[in-house]
Amino acid sequence: MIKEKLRRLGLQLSPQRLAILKVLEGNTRHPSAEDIYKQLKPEYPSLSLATVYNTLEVLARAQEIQVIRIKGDKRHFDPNTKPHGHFLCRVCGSIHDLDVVSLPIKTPLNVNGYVVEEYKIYFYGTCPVCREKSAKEG
Amino acid sequence: MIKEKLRRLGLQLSPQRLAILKVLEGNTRHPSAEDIYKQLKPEYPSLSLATVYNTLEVLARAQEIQVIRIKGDKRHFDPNTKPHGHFLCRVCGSIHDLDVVSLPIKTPLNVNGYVVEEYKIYFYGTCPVCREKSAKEG
DNA sequence: TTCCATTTTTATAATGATTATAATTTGTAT
DNA sequence: ATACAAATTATAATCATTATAAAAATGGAA
Repeated sequence: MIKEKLRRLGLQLSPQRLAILKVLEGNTRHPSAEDIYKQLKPEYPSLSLATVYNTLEVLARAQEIQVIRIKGDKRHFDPNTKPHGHFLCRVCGSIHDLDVVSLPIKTPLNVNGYVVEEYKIYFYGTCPVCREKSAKEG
Repeated sequence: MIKEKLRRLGLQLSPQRLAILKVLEGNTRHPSAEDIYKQLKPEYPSLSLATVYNTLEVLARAQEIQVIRIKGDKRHFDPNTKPHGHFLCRVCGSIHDLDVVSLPIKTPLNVNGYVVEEYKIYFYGTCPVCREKSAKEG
């Protein structure tokens, strides 16, 4: 349980942190800090963007979420910490989980003396929805 | 030849562009825009950082270089446009070419309707030099 | 060559996501 | 209740990158 993990790390379960956790839980939309902020602001009017950043930092450090840097200069966050690829649709900008191949990579891995502890795979292209659209229009 | 490619794109071979190309050619150090700027500035005192950015943008668009986003918020550039992985040493911050597995990925590739045109693989860990060092110290 | 239009370069300002700061609030343990 | 520590907040600062506009360089036509 993620709450217990936070406790173990000596972190308090503030309403803000719980709310952010709730947004992230099972979320496959890969929200940015601002996405999360905007989603919660109506319900938590006092919420600060800085708190969202702080919490995401804490969660990432605790390995409870994964940071994705696939789109522009923004960070996106994924509660699924299992290694898996990510796909950016260059047409609509959406980000999706995608595993193209099941990689035979078990970390830590030593390759020519380079010790690999972690890896990320990013795919770029067109998502099914945008592909459908362009097929109909074209 | 990269020069011919630029010509074909209707781009002029200015001294600045040629200098930047020369820095990149065969360079495996994955320099950032600022790295390139600092390296050239003594020889080209009038050179502007904006020109370096412009040229890198032009080269990337022309698919003559590859953009790497593995380290912090900075972009790094690789003249090797063949698909290959990159490794970031979390100790010293150096970036290296690294192919852990020869991926059976040929683009374009259709996976569940997602059309993959391009992909990037980033590895994170400790490079051989830093590993040696910590072994001696530890 | 000279002139003109276009491209490129340059210095600088603007942008925008993220981080730092400092004051205030909240939580916890005694 | 009190005091100490942690978290939140508003805001300022940072820093890589992009935009802007003026100046310089280039290339082609006359």
